[in-house]
Amino acid sequence: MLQDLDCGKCFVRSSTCFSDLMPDDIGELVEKKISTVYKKGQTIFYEGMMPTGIYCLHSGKIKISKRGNDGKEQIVRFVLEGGLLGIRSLMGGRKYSASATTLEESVVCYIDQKTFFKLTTKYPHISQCVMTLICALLEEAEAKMTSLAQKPVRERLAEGLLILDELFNGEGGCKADEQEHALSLSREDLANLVGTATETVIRLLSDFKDEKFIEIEGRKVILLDKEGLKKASNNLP
Amino acid sequence: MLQDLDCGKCFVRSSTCFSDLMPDDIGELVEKKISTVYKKGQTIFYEGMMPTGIYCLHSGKIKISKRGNDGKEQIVRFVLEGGLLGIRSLMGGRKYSASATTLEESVVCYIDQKTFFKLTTKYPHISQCVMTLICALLEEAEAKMTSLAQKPVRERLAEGLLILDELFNGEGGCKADEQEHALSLSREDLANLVGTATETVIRLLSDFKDEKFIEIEGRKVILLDKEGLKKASNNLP
DNA sequence: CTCAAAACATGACAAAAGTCATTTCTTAAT
DNA sequence: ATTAAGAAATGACTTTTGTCATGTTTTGAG
Repeated sequence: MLQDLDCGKCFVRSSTCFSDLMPDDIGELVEKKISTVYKKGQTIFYEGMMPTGIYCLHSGKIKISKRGNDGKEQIVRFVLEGGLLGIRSLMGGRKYSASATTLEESVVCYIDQKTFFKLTTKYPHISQCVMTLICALLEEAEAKMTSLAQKPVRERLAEGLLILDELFNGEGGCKADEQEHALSLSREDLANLVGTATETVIRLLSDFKDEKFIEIEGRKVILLDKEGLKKASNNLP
Repeated sequence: MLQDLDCGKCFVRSSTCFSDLMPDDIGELVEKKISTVYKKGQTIFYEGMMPTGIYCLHSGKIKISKRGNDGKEQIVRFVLEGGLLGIRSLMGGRKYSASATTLEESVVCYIDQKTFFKLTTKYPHISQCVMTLICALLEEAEAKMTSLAQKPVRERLAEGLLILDELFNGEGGCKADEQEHALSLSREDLANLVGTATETVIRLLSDFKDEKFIEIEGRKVILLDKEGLKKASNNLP
């Protein structure tokens, strides 16, 4: 548990729904928030638990995933630096319908619901901002439903690689690490994202390699030809 | 276009986010809302259009569907009496990402955004209510993603039949018509809901018939053994 | 540095689901 | 009532994808 994170100076906060708070409220946030470091692979909350607050991701990357009836994992989305975790469940007043697991070491700030709702009451723009976030998630979810229902695995994988690249290396991401366009999810995570078997992902990745769309370096997948992938994903234009 | 719908007496309104309005505001609603009758198969709004207000379904049934990149339809959800159409897009400030089409003759009330936002500003509980609705939709969408990604078609179809039955004949629905548990979506709509080919739906339905889970009467599908279907859908318990 | 565990890779095969062609049945309009 | 158009049904066949078995490489703990 970390004690020394100062929300007032927190660069992440300023880019979230919690920007534009008055000093007093920031003070309360500093006091009330509980910051925790999670190692890679640790789970922040589990599907089925009742939320008691929300989590804000200070640094790191997180996957949100559900378990299907046979226990198979389905990755539903990712959360990056500055993202909120568990708002959907808290706002909807329902149990978590998915779990949150770190993909790398992450620092997460917990804000209990009382403190959070006090803020949303005082600052309507927070509710507005959260609403916009959730609307965007729903739109994405519906797009993904359509993909899963209609596209063959090859197209979904190409699409998934591009989305991951955009997410992890694009605008918001930390391009700093100079890894060009490298992704390092396990093949299994990739399969659970795209909705297929691990072996199928492996085979298709090596097809993509043969077609010079990507390069494979151990676990890492490096995108060489995004245009090619885009064609392979069958996404116009 | 209908002129004579009185929101004050509207039974549907009282069960929506618009319950508990003060008389003056109901008066404004009556004045501003535009009610229209749509025949079966007509489209209320199209994917890609910019919303200018919201629609409230006074009576009838509506499907919300997207088109995949190859133009194939994917049904994303249904809206029943009392449901709102197009809030997600309006609240998110984005173009419609899906179209709304009537499954039977329907009466729809249009409320322009100015009037709507005036209400949400005055009555925070409306925003709260809408937020809860959207959170529920997101939860459902994520569950459906998981289904589509992991379940074989047979299980998805069984699940789909049960969901439709619950939706159309269950609690909220108009059981009045005494059709026991009859569904009358076309096989094609069923396929577009479940994410498969029409022929596959037809074959599986006749399997279900052989297994005595359902009865088929022309277009209509009548559920005989919901427990059996539940097992076939592989949904515990 | 070594070694075991985990992740990755590949082949062979089976099962699931899609496509296309054709026939039969409904439905709605005349 | 008649009939043409649209749904539904069915069969034959192909393609896609999953599963299982097995070998190889990577990775992290000690």
